[in-house]
Amino acid sequence: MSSFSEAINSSFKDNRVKAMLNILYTANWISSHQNEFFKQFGLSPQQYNILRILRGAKEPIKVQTIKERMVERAPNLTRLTDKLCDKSLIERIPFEGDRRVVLIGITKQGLELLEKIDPQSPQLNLLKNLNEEEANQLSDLLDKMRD
Amino acid sequence: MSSFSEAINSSFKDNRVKAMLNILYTANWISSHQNEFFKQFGLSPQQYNILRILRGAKEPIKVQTIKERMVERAPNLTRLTDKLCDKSLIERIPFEGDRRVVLIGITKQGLELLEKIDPQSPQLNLLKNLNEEEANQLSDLLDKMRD
DNA sequence: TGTAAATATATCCCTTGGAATATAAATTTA
DNA sequence: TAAATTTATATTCCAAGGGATATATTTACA
Repeated sequence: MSSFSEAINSSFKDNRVKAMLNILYTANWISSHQNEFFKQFGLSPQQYNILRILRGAKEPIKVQTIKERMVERAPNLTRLTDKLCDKSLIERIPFEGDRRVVLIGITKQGLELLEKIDPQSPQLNLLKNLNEEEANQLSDLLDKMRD
Repeated sequence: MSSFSEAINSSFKDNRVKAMLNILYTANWISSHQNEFFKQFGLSPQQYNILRILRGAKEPIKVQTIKERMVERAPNLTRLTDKLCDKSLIERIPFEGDRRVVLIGITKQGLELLEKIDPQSPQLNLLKNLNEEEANQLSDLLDKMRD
């Protein structure tokens, strides 16, 4: 099943409706592949995303900052971080100066897990059928759409 | 916050990764808008999708057929159809000839609800910033990507 | 014919999403 | 400075979604 139009086996009112359904369908397709991939490491894509953000940050950052940098909305980050704490992949650090704030840092174990995942991550390149220019074009169209 | 690149406030390894994240981000954006829209009618986007499929089919169809025509994968259609049955929007009809099969048909109430939604549905056009050609281009890129 | 394989749907468990509320601390303002 | 407002995170509840597995029925084939 290659073309989305064939897939849902119906005609579309117009190209915009078709494109919108196609985005949802494609996102679903990506999610499935990602879930499948991360299952072997005991992570969800969201949890992986958090670990990546923390590694990128180089230092412990606020929950609020994580929220801003996440790809998907995560209304209850507390629960997600709980899971990662349980696995000792991250740690909570009280913030001196503003005692409402909790800093989150990635642990040695968290970094090690990421290093184990890194070499496999090319499997996550689900856009290998597109060249750089096409990928760029795709991004631009999505940006324009949400403007 | 208009551009996705700004939104997650980081640089990307390459355009493909950026595009993939952008698709997920955009799908999330669409879902949020859809959920918001359908809430007033007491439906989820998936439930609406099912009702639309049933209206389009003109006659009761197999659960299996619904599954094939849905935009998103729905592993437990049973639960979804349960909800719609509870609201009397659809009905289950045993299929003579193969007792494993259950036919699903849309009820008068289901059709009436759709007719109530129809005039509002332009609000679901989240691609108004794209012209027909751009929408078409977007779809083509997504199709190519999944090929 | 009898047993294995395939098919259609249902059930179960666990994660996630979203909203509402709570709690605590910091900031503003009167 | 005391009270009100805002901010940051946590907690709780409920509905929805995905995956694995179960159950029932039918089909295929030895």
